[in-house]
Amino acid sequence: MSRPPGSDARLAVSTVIFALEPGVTPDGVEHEASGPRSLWIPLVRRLRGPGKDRWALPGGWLGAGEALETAAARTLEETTGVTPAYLEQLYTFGSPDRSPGERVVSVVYWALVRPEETTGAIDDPNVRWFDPDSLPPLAFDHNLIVEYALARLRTKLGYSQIAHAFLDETFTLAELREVYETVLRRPLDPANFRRTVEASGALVETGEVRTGTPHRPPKLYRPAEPADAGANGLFRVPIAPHLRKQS
Amino acid sequence: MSRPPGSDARLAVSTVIFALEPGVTPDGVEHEASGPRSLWIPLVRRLRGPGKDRWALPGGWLGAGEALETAAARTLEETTGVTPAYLEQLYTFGSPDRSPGERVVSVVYWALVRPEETTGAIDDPNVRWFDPDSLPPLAFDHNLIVEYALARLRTKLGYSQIAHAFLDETFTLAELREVYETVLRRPLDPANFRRTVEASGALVETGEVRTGTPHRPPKLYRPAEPADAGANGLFRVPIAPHLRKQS
DNA sequence: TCAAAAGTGTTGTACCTACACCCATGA
DNA sequence: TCATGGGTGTAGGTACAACACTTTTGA
Repeated sequence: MSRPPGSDARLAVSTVIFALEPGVTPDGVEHEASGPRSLWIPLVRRLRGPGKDRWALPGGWLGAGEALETAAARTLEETTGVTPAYLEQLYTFGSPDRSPGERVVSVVYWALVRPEETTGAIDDPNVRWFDPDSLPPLAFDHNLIVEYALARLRTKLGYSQIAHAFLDETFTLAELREVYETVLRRPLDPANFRRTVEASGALVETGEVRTGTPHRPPKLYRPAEPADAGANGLFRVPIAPHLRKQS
Repeated sequence: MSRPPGSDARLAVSTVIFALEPGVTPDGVEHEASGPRSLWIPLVRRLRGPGKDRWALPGGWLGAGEALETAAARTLEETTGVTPAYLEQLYTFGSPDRSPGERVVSVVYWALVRPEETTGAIDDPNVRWFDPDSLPPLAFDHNLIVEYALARLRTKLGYSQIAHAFLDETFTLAELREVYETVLRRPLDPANFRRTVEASGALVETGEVRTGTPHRPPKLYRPAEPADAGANGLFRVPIAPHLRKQS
């Protein structure tokens, strides 16, 4: 175990950032429950090096003495100006030929961000938001990475409460259901959705209702206490039953 | 993105190797279905450096131009002399302080091996097999890693067919059930187990039966075609329903 | 013929789906 | 009052758990 020459790979960190496209508001006003949303991810244009001029996941090199998750949050913040509401390690990609010319091992994270936080960096010409289900050819193996992250997001939605990370502190059940419908790309029965979520114990009523709607004011909820067991968020307990990816 | 000084972390690869302890056979003869088994993992004694004299996961440095999974399989083979029947990336651990004195980022894999392959390296004094549920304090953060791998194994058993990787080419339903019972640490109803597995389509009959038992000869099965979609085994489709970790 | 494991049948329960229906509000 | 989304009730289906039962072999 004396130091062999092998360890010359460079360590990079990238993040697949998921957001919900805010509802189409021609004026700048924040409309609640406005229009059909869709899943969006931000990509950055590579200005140099391999994969030049192609779109790529935001990321960067791991800093000295920097934790992996910290590096992911940092590069994410540098790109989009948001702090992630949810951040989890996805996978580490390290094929020797994935970056031409040099050996790069990328620890990839995925993140969920709230919609109103995504308006910051949108008008940078080198940052563009894409529909993750129909991407152009990206730099390196990033198409594969996004595909994998998407699958993980859709699967994990069914047995955890990550959907909350797309929403504000308080939200209605219709808004939460809209998140599920958008991510899973299928409609859900409002009645059954309500019962399933209520039975899971993941939500508590705030006692408030959302006013200003043209109809009956819906109750506002907020997430129950996270109660995340395990060190450094590695073990997140599945609670909410059965909103699976496939019917 | 010009090369910053940050990338000085060393890249290591470790593997949590799961096996089933072979049934207790005082003679050297291979007895089928002999006695209650238990889950076993091999650890190696650290002979130098940080964590000296403690037990640790088998592993090593990533070789130049070597794929991560290849490095995992290589170090696994060097330690135990077996080729894994199943190998999957678990998580990448990279806290700055996890190894005193130097920055090490470890890409950790987990593997399943067949029981008769585990007899090779057992008598090396620097390799010992442990019950993963009651380990001594290991080097570095390896206790946490084993705990995480165990959770993944038990969860994944419920929605995939990895249990086959513990067994030979052909096996009886009782043997397969014993794998589940050992890993999940609870008894399963033979009748319901049979129906669940048969309905999953994961098994096909060989037409043979296992003779030499004192009782009715059971049919022998083998796994159905893997049908693993997706590149490099990243996407493994869940099929077998509902043999969950908790009742 | 007996013991024990292999394999089959059956019933209850829990949960999910579908959809009918009532409730509350702004316009 | 009406339209509409919020919210409740309920019947049918599916799947799993429990366990009684039959089958098949070696001894």
